[in-house]
Amino acid sequence: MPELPEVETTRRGIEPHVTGHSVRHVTIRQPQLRWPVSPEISSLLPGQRIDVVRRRGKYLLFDTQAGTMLVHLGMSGSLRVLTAPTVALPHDHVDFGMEGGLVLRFNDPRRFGSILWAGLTPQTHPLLNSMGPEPLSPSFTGAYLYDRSRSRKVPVKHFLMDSAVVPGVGNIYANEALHEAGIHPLRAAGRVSLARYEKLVMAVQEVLGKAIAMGGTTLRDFVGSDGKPGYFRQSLNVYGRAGEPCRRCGRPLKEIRSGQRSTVYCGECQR
DNA sequence: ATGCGGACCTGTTAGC
DNA sequence: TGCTAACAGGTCCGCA
Repeated sequence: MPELPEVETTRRGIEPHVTGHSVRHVTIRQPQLRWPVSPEISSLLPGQRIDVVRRRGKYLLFDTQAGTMLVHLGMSGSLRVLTAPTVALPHDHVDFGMEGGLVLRFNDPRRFGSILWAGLTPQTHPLLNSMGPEPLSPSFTGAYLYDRSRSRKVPVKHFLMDSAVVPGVGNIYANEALHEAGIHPLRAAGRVSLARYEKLVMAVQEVLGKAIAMGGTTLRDFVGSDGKPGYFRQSLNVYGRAGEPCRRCGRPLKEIRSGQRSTVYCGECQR
């Protein structure tokens, strides 16, 4: 699912429709998500005005005066804005009925997503308090990655996908950024130079930024808040292109499994 | 502290 | 054509 660009695409799509509006009612058809939907979503949220919709890593944060709701889209989740009443389809687990009649609908076939209440200090919530810096923020630098990776033996791809290091970089964009930066995905994180980490940071920011501009990547079923897919898939250079020619050197891209995740790279361009 | 594998759940696709 | 296994955008947790 949703990596950071898809979550940001969702945030941008729903934000103008919910900011400043109150939640009128919440309908929970299936409370069993990754964790049970927090009871406060039913007891505290109705009547509250959404002051702002923020994003931290892959979490969406809905701030109200009573506290903050966290929404994670997991592998297959989506949040859509419905302007007209619609019959609930399978996997339409939660509806947020807004003042004015608009409905925010959470759909998630695999139910790896979550909807949790984080209280008034969401930054201290266990799921958020050990997250690394936002990848698109100024504090995400080559020096930061270099410092944090010393003595780390995990493959640099795993390191980059660790939300305690930097949140939001999932399997697709880790593959893409490492190719862009010319770094072999299996190289030990602690054996990547400062200069190459600086290159990696630029690659991550470029890939994420372009993907956001194109509405994210739809492989199978991601849709934005308007129900439309993202168009970054056509810009992917390695993910899903195993065996096809590297766009830089022309040699066939290799695919391996690393940590049960599909890893695609160019044996020539990435060292 | 770090690293690894399993767990959660459903739907689609590849292979026999 | 039909059944089964593998795989899919995430990431937490327990154990070594």
